Amino acid sequence: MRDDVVSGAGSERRQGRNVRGQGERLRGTILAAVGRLLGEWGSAEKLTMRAVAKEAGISAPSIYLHFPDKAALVWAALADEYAELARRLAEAGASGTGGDPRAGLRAQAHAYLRYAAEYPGQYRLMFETPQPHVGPARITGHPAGRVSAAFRAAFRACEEAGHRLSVPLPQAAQTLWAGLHGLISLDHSIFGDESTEEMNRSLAEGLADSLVAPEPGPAPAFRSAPAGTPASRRISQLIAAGDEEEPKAAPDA
Amino acid sequence: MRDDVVSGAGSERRQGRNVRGQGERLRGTILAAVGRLLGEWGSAEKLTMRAVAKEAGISAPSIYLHFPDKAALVWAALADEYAELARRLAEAGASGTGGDPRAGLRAQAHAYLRYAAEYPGQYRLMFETPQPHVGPARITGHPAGRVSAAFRAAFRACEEAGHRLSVPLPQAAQTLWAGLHGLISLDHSIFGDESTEEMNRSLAEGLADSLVAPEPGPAPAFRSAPAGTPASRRISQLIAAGDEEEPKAAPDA
DNA sequence: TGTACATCAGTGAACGCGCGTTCACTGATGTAC
DNA sequence: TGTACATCAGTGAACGCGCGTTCACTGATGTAC
Repeated sequence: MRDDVVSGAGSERRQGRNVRGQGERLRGTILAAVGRLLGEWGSAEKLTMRAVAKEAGISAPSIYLHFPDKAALVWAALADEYAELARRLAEAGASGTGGDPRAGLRAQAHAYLRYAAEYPGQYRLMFETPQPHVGPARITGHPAGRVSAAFRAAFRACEEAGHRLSVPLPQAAQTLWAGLHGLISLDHSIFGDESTEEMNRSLAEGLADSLVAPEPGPAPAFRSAPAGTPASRRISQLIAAGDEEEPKAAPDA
Repeated sequence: MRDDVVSGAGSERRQGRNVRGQGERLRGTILAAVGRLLGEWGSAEKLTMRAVAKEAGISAPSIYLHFPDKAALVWAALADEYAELARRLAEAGASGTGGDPRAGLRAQAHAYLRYAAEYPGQYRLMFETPQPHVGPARITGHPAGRVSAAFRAAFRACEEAGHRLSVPLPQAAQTLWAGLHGLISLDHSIFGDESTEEMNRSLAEGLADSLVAPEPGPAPAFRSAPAGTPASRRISQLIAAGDEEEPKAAPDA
């Protein structure tokens, strides 16, 4: 029976306990096991403490030596994922610097879709599950704020290159984010396998292109929402809350 | 104890069993109880057979006299909801006929957001939960197809009034749907109460307006994606699958 | 250099709970003779 | 017109399961004297 656990489904294949003082290493082993389990499609529901323990090659109570409860374990695993997604978005967005900023925006949209396709379990937990609000309670401190900021940075690059946006900048970023997330979420709930990656890529490109004018120039060719209404200004402030304290947000330094 | 159930939380307050031959009436009572439970925020997870029974004022095994299992019960409740949402969208879209078709599109977007706000539990189950695929397996026969068709009809009205779309019609409809859904879904998962209805309305309007040119006319002022590429044509066909058999889809009769 | 003790890393068994579902039953009502 | 029986509508108790979590324990390793 113990044999079963050691040589079983866990890819980690631990051999015995850590030596004294190295107990913290098991924490990493556990988080890696969570990552592997979430990597399998739809595994967000099957993420039980027993399953994590089995995948890590340990017993279930051992998890409680490193995490106070399940919520803390999940949150620890997700915090890294938000950061990883934001990193990929920033990287993709930077591909447009110097060249066509609209291409950078498209690359960013593709990167978002690719992340969701590569890590469906993680994505489901990050954006399709009501957060138990362990960790910071306010969105201002939420790690997903980095995701939002990455989109804003790409739109800012477009604007600075002279491209007009069809809505104010923070609104454009939020709209693109919601659109991409909506595509993924609808796939997960009702479309299933009938949707294709190619299809979503085209939809995402069309959305990004609809938000940014193709030619640089001062004339607002296709502007709809007036930027100056009090309501829209308030909305922009809400969305962009916390923008100042982010690393990317100081281009005027 | 029986007293407790009869006079308890259930708003239905049944008094005794149905007379012979009227057993089918309990079916409606049960579905109404499901509806009330889903109407409460976040109740999608708390939708247990025992909770439904309590709300309906009956015992849990009685449900099995009318539904083979829980999946069938949920599906029966949802089928009506998809239809109701589609009905509201069609109604809102029709408000633009004769006048400004872009206003009809905006009204439709508002109606979608309003439905999600009014019936959060239903919405979560309809569009944010992987379907157990009881009922028809293919999206072609999925009741959500009516939702998609309603959006296409509103865009068609815009196009017929001479407004240019920034992407091909089925793609525009899918993009708007995904965007609206994304706004709602992000609220449910990470934004919580920090988002406001007014904010989402503005975002939805901006998105709809970004997809449809403001002035009727032949010149594509802000067109990005070429409509004629083989890939985009194939995508359009996929999205619009089943369009012919829908009641709204025969304007050339 | 030996030894009693503290600490660390981890385990097996079990608890209590809520879930979907099943089973044997009750009592009212219709029907055949 | 009575009566035995079938059917209908519904119930209380319980089953088996998986879950998060707790508890008492084991055995190796370091440390004080």
